[in-house]
Amino acid sequence: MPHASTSHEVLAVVFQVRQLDTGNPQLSALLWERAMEPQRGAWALPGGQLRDDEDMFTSVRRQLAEKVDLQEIAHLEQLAVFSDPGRVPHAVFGSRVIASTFLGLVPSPATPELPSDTRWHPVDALPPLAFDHQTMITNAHTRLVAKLSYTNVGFALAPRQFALSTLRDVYGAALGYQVDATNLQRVLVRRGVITPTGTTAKSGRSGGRPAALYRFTESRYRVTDEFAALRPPGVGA
Amino acid sequence: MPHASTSHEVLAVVFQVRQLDTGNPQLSALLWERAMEPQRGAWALPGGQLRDDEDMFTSVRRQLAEKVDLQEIAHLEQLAVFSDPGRVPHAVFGSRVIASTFLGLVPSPATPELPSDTRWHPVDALPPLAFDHQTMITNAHTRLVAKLSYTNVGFALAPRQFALSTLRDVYGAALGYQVDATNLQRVLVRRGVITPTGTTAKSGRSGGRPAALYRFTESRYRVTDEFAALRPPGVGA
DNA sequence: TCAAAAGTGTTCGTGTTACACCCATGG
DNA sequence: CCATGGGTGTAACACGAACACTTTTGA
Repeated sequence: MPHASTSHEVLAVVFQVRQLDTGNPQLSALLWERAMEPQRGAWALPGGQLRDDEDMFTSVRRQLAEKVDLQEIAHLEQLAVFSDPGRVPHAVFGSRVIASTFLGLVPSPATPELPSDTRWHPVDALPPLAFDHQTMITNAHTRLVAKLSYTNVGFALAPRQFALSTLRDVYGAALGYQVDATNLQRVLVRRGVITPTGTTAKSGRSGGRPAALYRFTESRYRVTDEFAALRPPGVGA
Repeated sequence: MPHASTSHEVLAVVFQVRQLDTGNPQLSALLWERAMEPQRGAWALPGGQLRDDEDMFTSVRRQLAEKVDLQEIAHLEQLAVFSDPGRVPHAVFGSRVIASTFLGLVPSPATPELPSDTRWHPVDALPPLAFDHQTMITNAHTRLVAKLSYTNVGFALAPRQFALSTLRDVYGAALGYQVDATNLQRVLVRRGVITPTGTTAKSGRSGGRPAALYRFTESRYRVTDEFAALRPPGVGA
């Protein structure tokens, strides 16, 4: 037997769209800096050991609570399991460690208090990451991009109420490319994902027509566009 | 501490489209019958304990090799993790058991030798299932249905060469509803998922035009229709 | 010549993009 | 009244569903 046991950790890739100092919104991930060897100084995903009597969602929530306000996490879903026996040095951890990853989303204007070793990092300018955490973040981002297109997960990144231009920025940052506010509106309204609140925002510093405010119709995860092709007969075009 | 440790098992939902005696093809899952308590007589997914020095894919492959010929498994992917501390009675297993599930696909004409306790069961007429295995199968089926529509996973269920009517039956069984061979052809050819081989099949017992044979262009999993909406600018439609 | 199965052509609806144009506000 | 940003209208297009029609075989 190479080592006595297998232990299990949960790790969360928590994303938020954040305004940089430069003013442009960027999809950012929550990371903490390792103060001890191995990989001292490298940045790591929040999470930790799964306890013997908790399920994984409970565990992620518990461990994230040490970093951010739980109220802020609007969506949490399972991603993949990383089980390479050599993914972390078991000499150090006393056993081989399996990691289950999760995707967590925090709505945009929130600015939770963070511990001193913890910080948000824009996903396209990440610091050196510990172990296989880079792969996990890439994985999570790919999943987020895909799901923005056929589900309503956007609700978990956007403010409660928002102008369409704001939503455009949120989607743009998360997807990594510009989206047209016009079409975004039509797609999401037709699908019933967003609804106008009736109210309008004040117009900005430099004038301009005041924006109508919208909100997400539902704040629970829902698939809105199930079939890319091969729909069952009689279900729309 | 309620129990001393956590152990980990891998379970595979292996699907194949199989001809029933009645002649009509049915999506079926590979199951074995428990000979011991608890849940004696209930049917279970193939799999078992993860060893301390193997990763999960290796483990699934190893454990499936006891049931079917490994050559036959054309696609294997991770599904979800089931981590409810009470999902199996830990009094019996000596610890709490976390399960990672996998989706395995076997191409259609293969008929691997099976151990005596193991059998294929049509998914819409499943026997009583052990523990939370029913949920796992439902989960796997949902995933398969979704992926047939926007990836080329079909290659892992279909024969190497096939007439379009055969493929229609395979897709129909897997999806759970009739699909039109005409449209199936157009969708898959346009996406470059299938290619005509140039050869044709002999026509059947009762006449009829001989069918052109096709094959899947690639035998590696690939996403063919990435965006349901919100494509990056300049990409089609 | 007829039935059976395969394959092709065509129409229609719809979702999505792209872009031009109109509207409302602040200075 | 003009710049700025928000919103609406509309055209083009690609995709897929549905279905009629033609082609090729066996009896």
